[in-house]
Amino acid sequence: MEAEILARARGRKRDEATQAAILGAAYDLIAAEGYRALTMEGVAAKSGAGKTTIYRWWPSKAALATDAYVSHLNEEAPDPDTGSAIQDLRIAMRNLARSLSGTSGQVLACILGGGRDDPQTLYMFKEKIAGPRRAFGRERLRAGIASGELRPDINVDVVLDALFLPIYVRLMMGLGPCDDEWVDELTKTVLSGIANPPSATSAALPDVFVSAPSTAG
Amino acid sequence: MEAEILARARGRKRDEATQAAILGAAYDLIAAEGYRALTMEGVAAKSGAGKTTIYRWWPSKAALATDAYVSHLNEEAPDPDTGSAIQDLRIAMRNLARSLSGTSGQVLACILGGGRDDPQTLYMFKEKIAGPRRAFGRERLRAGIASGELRPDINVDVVLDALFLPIYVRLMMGLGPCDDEWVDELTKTVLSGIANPPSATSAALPDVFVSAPSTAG
Amino acid sequence: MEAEILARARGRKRDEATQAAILGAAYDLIAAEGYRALTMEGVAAKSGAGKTTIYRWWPSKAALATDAYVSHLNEEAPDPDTGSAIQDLRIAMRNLARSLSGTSGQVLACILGGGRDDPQTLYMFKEKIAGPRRAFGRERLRAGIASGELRPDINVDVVLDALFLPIYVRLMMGLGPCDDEWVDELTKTVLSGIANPPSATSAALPDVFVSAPSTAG
Amino acid sequence: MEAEILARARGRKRDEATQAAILGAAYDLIAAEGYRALTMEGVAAKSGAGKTTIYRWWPSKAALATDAYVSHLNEEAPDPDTGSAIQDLRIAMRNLARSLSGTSGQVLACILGGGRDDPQTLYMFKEKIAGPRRAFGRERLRAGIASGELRPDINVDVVLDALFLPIYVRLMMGLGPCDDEWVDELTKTVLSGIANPPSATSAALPDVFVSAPSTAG
DNA sequence: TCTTAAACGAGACGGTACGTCATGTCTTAAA
DNA sequence: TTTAAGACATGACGTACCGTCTCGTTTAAGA
Repeated sequence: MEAEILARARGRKRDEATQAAILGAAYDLIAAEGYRALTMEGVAAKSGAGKTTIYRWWPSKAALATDAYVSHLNEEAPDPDTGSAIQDLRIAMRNLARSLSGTSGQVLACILGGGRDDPQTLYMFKEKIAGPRRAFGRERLRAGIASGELRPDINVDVVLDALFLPIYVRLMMGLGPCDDEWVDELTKTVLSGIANPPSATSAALPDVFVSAPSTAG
Repeated sequence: MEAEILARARGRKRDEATQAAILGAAYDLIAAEGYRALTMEGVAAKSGAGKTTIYRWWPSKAALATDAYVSHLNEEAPDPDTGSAIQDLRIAMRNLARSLSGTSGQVLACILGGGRDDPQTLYMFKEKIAGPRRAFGRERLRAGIASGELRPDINVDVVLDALFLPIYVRLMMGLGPCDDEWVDELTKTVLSGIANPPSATSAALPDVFVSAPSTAG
Repeated sequence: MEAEILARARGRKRDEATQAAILGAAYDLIAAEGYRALTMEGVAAKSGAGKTTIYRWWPSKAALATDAYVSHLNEEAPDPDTGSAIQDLRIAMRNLARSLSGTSGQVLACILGGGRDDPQTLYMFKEKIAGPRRAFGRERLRAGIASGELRPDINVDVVLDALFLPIYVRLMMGLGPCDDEWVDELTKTVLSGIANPPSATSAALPDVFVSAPSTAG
Repeated sequence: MEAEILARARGRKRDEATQAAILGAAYDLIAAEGYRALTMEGVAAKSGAGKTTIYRWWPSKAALATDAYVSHLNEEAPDPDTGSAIQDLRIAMRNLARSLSGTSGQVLACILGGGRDDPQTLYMFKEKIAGPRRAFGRERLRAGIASGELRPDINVDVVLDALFLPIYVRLMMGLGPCDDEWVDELTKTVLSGIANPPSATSAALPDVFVSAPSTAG
């Protein structure tokens, strides 16, 4: 064990300033002209780093772009903890929408859009961006169920889909602003449901989902 | 005017077979290996056409891909009409998810992702794909409110966001399958809400949304 | 046959001006700073051509350099034809030495030296530079034998080695100038031999070559 | 002085085994795949040394290669002395050809070719390789003249050129093998000359060399 | 029929970026 | 103070596509 630690310590250390310059250059290029303008060559030139150095630490453009995005989230908003799962989720959604509405949101949109067909980009998105938020949301939803604030029969993952995914697509497709008002409406909708009269328990609903066929598409 | 028509009529006519071969090759390339694999060079080689010919008729890769997609569209599933707004929406969502889950859905996803910056691509998406479905959904939601099946105080557009947008993003980001099971869960979630105990009216909820601040992000 | 000719005629034709620009740039680079300074990148930049174009016509740096050298031999001296094989060979050797003594000789030296370990360079040298001269020399030697000017028992290829190879190595290793005087001395030496008294026929010599062992080296 | 000795003695001592490993690796790489395959990176990897260490002791690839060659030299074959100048020269040529035909000859050829522009390499060649052989040959030629075995009017240096230079260039350019048979043919050619009938004295020849002009080249 | 203009295949061309490799310098921790 | 490890800026490598541009052929309408 000690041997491994010692072995690891050999050689010149990673130059933090260079890494920062690379990430900064990458971020600027995306922000200025979109994901298509993000070239390894350009990043190398703008940052003053060698291409080798970039490839040493980021295996792909996707990895670099994702890291550039993540590293520029001006200190991530702290996970809310109001004691109410509903409030926490709403705040988390607002935070997400806000962070996506600024420059860094444009950057993210470029990354996701430009790298739509790049498996690595998607992986990085799931892992580094969506993942943490979902983990937080999942934890809060479970806490809400435990505290009796939320119904015990909800499908946690699907609730997370209903709450968070519209934010991403609205941003990416330019379908409208993700302001607090819209986020609150979305939260309220998913919270209260739309059926009238609101069912006392979910047990009353399932029969609706028995026989309906879907027509071919 | 007649002169122009005459002038236009001179010379060799556009070769329909060639156009079909080009669109077919483009579609196949996207379907087989994604939007990245769609290269003008590749389409020319696969279709037997010259690059000049492709550029003569399609100004960009996005235009070519869009045409390739449209030319391969199966006829749409008919709008459902079961008498129940909830059922109709569920069927419409299933239909959407199905049509996006096949090959042509993959092609569409690639196009949308790849052409995110292209206003024409987005316009086509809003007009041709999302628009009609939203119009149908809006109509059905209003009918459901009128019939008493749905609560009168819902925000129709936000409900449509909660119902349809997760489908698009799930498909485009490859976050998971859009099978009937997941669609039903989503429908049920939005229908019933998640709060416990389910509120009798939405009037009971708004106070939850008064004081909660969002932390900076 | 006609079909083949027609097939060949398809497509845009090779741009002679571009080829000339490329060869000129390559020649200049070698002449200015040696073979090491000859980079495909540099040639592309200096000539204004794309790298693709260079690689389309020359598979390697060696091929390009050789062609650049060959194309810059200001009109090759015509093959001499004085009626005497000895005179013709002497003139050919003088011509070779002269052409190797000028700038183009420096270029050749760079090519041969710099590409010494490159099989392609050697192949190009044999094929395009040494080959034609040897072919001429071989033909003249045979004519001299036929006319009785030269002895019938000489080994033509070895005579060519003795006459031409010293010129190349003297140039490449910088062992001394290849002026007319030296060339004439060399010619005279090979012509007359060095043995005393000159043997009437080669038949008198072979016994010298029977028993002598070589010591290990 | 003692202080200096002490100062010098400070720190880790130069590792002889490392130096040997470096030279061995360099030699092997040249022998295996030619001078091109000799990379500082490769030597470092193969020898287990750090690049810094190599650069500390050898300023250039040429220096390293030269050292690698010299350190692997077999002891030279002894100068022959049969009493016949012709035999001695023939044996010396065979010895040279043999020593250049082995692995170390390939290494030398690579070094010479690769380092053509390097004055030090050429100096080493002239001093260490060609020089001694020429000195020996010159001495023997003069002895042959004195003994009446060779004609008194020969140009000693040019004869040495005709005898030895083809061997070097044949090896370096890969124009063919330098086996005993070819060496003997070369010796015989220079010995006997090629003119027919063999001139009784060189005095009969010079007039051939009076008027012949060389055409421009 | 003959002309003429457009569409077409082929493919050469100037570029941009790719991802890899070797160079020679520098920095670190161990020996 | 030397060493092995290895990070670093530099710059060339050879390849893949881009979008533009000639070429000569093919087709079909108008003269």
